[in-house]
Amino acid sequence: MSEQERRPFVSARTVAERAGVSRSAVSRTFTDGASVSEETRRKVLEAASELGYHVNHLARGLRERSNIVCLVVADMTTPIRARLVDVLTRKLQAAGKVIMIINTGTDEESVASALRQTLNYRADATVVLSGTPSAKLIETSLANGQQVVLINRDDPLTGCHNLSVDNEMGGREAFFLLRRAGCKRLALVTSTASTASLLERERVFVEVAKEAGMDVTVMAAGPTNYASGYESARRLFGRSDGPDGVFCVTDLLALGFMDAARHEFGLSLPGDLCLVGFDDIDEGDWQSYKLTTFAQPFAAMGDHLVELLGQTVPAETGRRIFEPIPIWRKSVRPSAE
Amino acid sequence: MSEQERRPFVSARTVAERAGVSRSAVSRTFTDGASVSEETRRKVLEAASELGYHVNHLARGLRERSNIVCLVVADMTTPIRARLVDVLTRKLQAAGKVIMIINTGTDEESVASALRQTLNYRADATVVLSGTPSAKLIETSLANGQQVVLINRDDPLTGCHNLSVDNEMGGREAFFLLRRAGCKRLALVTSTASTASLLERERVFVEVAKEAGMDVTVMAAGPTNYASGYESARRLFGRSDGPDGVFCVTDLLALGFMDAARHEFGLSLPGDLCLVGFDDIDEGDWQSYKLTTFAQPFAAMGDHLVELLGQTVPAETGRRIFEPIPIWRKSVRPSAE
DNA sequence: ATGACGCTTGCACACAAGTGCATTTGCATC
DNA sequence: GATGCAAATGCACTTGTGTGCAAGCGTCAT
Repeated sequence: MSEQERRPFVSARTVAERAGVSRSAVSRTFTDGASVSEETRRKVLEAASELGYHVNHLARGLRERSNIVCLVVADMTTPIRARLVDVLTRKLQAAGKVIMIINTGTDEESVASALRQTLNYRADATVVLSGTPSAKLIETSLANGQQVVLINRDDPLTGCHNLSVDNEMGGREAFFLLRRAGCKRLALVTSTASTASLLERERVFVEVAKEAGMDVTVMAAGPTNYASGYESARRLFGRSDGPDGVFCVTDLLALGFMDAARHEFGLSLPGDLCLVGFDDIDEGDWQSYKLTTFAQPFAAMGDHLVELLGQTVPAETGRRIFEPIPIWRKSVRPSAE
Repeated sequence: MSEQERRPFVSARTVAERAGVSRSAVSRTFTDGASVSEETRRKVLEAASELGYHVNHLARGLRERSNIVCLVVADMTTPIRARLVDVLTRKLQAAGKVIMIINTGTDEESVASALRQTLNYRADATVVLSGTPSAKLIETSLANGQQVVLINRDDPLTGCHNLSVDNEMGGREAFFLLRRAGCKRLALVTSTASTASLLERERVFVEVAKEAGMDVTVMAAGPTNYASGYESARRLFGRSDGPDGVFCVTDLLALGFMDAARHEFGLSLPGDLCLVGFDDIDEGDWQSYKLTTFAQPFAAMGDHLVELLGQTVPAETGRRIFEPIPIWRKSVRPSAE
């Protein structure tokens, strides 16, 4: 007992001995299309079931692809991230992949160590949902035959696939929503985490507003969360002339913003203030909020991801843009024509 | 090109050839405490870095433990689940484990197939956060030397560790909170998903109330989510005498309940209605809610989990109960002595 | 009866690591 | 310079698979 310690995982050899056949027979029994007689197949399956045998995919992964896909993610508790992880894991599993998750920080060193682990486990592909790996790390992954997919990371990196929601369209449409609602004093609320996605939404919103001859006050009070949105509203409405039309680059920011506007300043929506978010998290549909926003088409992105990984010959890399879907609720006045 | 297809993962042999040493030397370089001269170590590291070599943990896992821990979970998008997954992945990673996630349904067949996959990948341990595996499946896992840990699944299954929040205390304290607030007409809101945890909270709450001579209306309108809480409130306040003290077995239910009470029936909290939740999700602290609730001590549970898995000799199995932490906010009147 | 053909089956090798054991090397001491 | 000792190194075996190759066996047609 003290000698064998703990290696009780039953292997194909044990099954073979019990079934009175060769180990090859066991292997073939569990391989589709291999040549085994009905008789030995039966014996093998019986012995396997008695012993509780399960094929060792680690060993199998030594020869062929491992079927492991690594998800690198930070801020998993954020509703939008949780949903993305949920959708992707479901779709990947359905496609026969196994998901290894690496919960990391967004700083470069954390991502780097995550990438290295991905290689240690011979993952077929790495999907990065947060943070941005260095170009060198990606090169190493590619050199090892691994696919790299970035989701909603707009940084231009060669050699990897890039799935992203159309942030440009988001920023533009958000502006038009507010203008159609007749808003005069615009503000944009973002976070101090300068993600490329968020920056893009901000850039386009401000740009389009400027083209239309309108100024935009930009506010960033902290990380991308409820509290920062709340604080942004306090600062904006603490001034003499607060905005009457606001685009929060994230729903979470928007909900915090809305709560502060209502509870601290007694504003009502969409009367005194029109508010647009981005992401379409569940909470935005709650009765206390009913936030008008844009949904990220995660299902479509997941399908595309599966398609990419399914190809034996790696597809051409590049960007693939997905249109956000406008979700009309009650935080913006209907068009005041 | 068509012949070698894609197996470009660089192995120790390639590194050895490049460095002009034996493969053993490479292996030893990456093994702590192995005997290698400074000279060859340098050569190996240099070659490894040039080729982008990473030790294959799959192959390593053939001989010793794989260091893989499987997380079986459903409803990942639920805030409380997302946080649990987040905490556990962080703690396990910090302890050198690698996390494989299986996003499954709660039905027995889904869980069974998840458990099988766990075995396929020789995970050292399986941690079940949702659903309940059959006793037979658990037996197979144990027979294969795998540890099984159930979290917040109160079902009595032998051979596996059981970490759980103290639901009994939750139900009891919830009642006392409401009684101290002077509530007369009690109700309990739960879901139609009869999880052992939820049933336990319900059972104790009703029992303690009965001992104190108070009746409890029990309401379950659907799955454990916001919408069910909302619907429960509509039904309860649609009657002649709605409750003035409610325990929702989940924060998500509580938030939906609160929104309906306020927006559909114009009730104010804690004046007309006292409300207690359970879980302490972030949303409960938002300005629109400020829900009084009980926090699940996930950090402590994670620490204990790591401790369990760290032991070379599997610890004695059994239940370990963690006390929930009362979170005072504004949905319950302060004690009316 | 014999050869052809097809289905099974086992051997042996490959995959990528770690490690016990024996051998070689290097260095210091007598 | 020979001897002793420790450090370094390489061989070969181990882990659990999948599979090419060749041998074995049975059936059928000539």
